[in-house]
Amino acid sequence: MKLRQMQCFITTVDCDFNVARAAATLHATPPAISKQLRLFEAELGFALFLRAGAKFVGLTRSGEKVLRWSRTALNAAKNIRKISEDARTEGRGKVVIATTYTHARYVLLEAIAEFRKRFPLAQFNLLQGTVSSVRKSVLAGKADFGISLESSVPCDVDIVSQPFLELSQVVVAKPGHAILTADCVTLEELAKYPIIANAASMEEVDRKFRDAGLSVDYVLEARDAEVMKSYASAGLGVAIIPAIAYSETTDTLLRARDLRQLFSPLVSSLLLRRESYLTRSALDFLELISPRFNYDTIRSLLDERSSANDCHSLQSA
Amino acid sequence: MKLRQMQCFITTVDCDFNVARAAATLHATPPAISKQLRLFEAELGFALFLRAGAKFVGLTRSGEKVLRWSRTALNAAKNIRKISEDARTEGRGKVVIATTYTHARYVLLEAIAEFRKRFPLAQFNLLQGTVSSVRKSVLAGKADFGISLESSVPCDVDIVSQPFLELSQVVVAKPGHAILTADCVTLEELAKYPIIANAASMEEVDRKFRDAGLSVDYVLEARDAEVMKSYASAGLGVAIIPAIAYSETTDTLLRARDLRQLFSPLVSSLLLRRESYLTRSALDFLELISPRFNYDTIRSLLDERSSANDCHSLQSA
DNA sequence: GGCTGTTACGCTTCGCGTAATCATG
DNA sequence: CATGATTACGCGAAGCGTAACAGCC
Repeated sequence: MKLRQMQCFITTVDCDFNVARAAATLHATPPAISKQLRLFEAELGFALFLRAGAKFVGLTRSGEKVLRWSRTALNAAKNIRKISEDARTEGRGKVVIATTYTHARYVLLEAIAEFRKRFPLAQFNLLQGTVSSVRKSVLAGKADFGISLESSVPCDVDIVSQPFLELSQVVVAKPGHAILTADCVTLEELAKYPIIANAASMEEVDRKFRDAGLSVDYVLEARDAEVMKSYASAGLGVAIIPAIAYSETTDTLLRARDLRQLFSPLVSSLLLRRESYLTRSALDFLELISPRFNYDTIRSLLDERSSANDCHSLQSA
Repeated sequence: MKLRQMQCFITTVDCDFNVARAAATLHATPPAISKQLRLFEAELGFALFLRAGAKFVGLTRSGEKVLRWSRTALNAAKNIRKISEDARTEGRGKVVIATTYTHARYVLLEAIAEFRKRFPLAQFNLLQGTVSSVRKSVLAGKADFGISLESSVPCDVDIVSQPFLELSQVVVAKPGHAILTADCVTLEELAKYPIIANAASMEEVDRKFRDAGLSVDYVLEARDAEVMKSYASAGLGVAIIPAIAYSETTDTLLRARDLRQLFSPLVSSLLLRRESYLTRSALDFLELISPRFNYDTIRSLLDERSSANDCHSLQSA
């Protein structure tokens, strides 16, 4: 049994059972992959694939199981490669972070700047995307970890998420806008104006409006606070953005009002994939983001299991 | 990176860093192992071993990490091999059970007999030993699962244990023994006679005696209820054994009295190693042992983790 | 010298790519 | 006939064992 065989197997499955595409992915030729698959099946003594003629169209029941453990083995090999890189590039390793726009721009910026001060050779790669694409990147092992908004969808079992920051929200509008001088910012007051909202934070906001029986004019949903601010300052409506994305000194064409009384804060979470190896640099960086993320916390997060020793009710002998 | 390299690495470590012994274990020659280790280190780019001259005396920090993931990878490969065997020997696969004497003789006997009735080709291998050796066998993956007494030592994180049976205890003595006619079997009454006890169940028994301020004459500690019964029927003392090990009809040279009022029952547990694959036969057998051990229960036992989504206290933004 | 681990060398097998072949719509 | 899997074959690398070599009680 060879890692290469498992790798060919996994890749072929992930390429929708297309051997040619798997070969391209692995920088090899179809015959090479085909042979490995055949050898793997021969060694196991049963078919991994369901075939329609010569084409692969699915996995056998045993194939599914083999796939699961092949992934485990290949993931372990990947982690060993990471350990190797980590050891050789002490402190200079690239940290790959899957994150959203707001986090990249506002939450991570300072941390990365500070980190570079401490480790001038550190490198970063930000995989920017939506909340769900962040989860996908983490799950696929494309990023060392994810920094994203806590999502309401229950987490995959292979991902652990740990909240570490609350982001209160503000409403911003161009100077002189009526909302800025209103006695009190209520839902009713907000609903009078076209709303520019973030796709991610929309959920709770919209629910509140609907619960209050208010119909709202969403002029724009964007991922990017900068875009939202631009539209607001152009007078297209009022934008609901994280407070962290508004600066009194630089956003001279905007004014902000606190919304803490109206909406509960957004929650920033760290996303880690179980069974993944965190490089020294990644661990150091996490500790910088939040002092709670020290080595032991992270370890216990990744190892966390409920102790299955509760006795329940026993049938007597 | 090759599985073979990891295997050589792991084996060398497990053979106390003795390459020759690792070679013998792997049915190979020292040069072959030596070369694999060298190649592995070369590919990783750092030393796995701490050396004293040419001899290996320990692992580097990185070596420890690599060892951990190498074990994961090799375990996955092992599981794939098991899936293969399982698929090819549908229903005829050998089930390897690590267990103690009492469980082998009394708890498993009926279940195995019944299982053979249903699957006449089923094979079993009982690795008999002490409670702690059962755990070792399970942890090392030498057995499909363990059936043993719940031990007071907290379980390894890599093992899940699930109680499924309570074994009440009785005291047995030769016919005519004074304990059999006493009004009531109390600790004081028991302490009058030499005690023959099981090493495993001793713990609680002895604690009770000591708590009551009684000094006890332990004439014998044995693992084996048959041995204990023999000594008791020879008049050497009274034996405390699981009720299941005494039969009124066949143990004609002995009489028993219930001890349920005195000692809490022993608890039989199933021991499973996390990250291990259970064969179809093993799953079927577990379901036979206890209806609670169906496929879903076992799966959830092995997957059990605490959901790490509790928000704790958050620092505000 | 007996215990280690390592190099040298020849043999076999493995894994790959190129090119030709086979199946299927 | 176009697409996609497979077989045929030759080359280079990998993995092994035997034998010889090198450090350390």
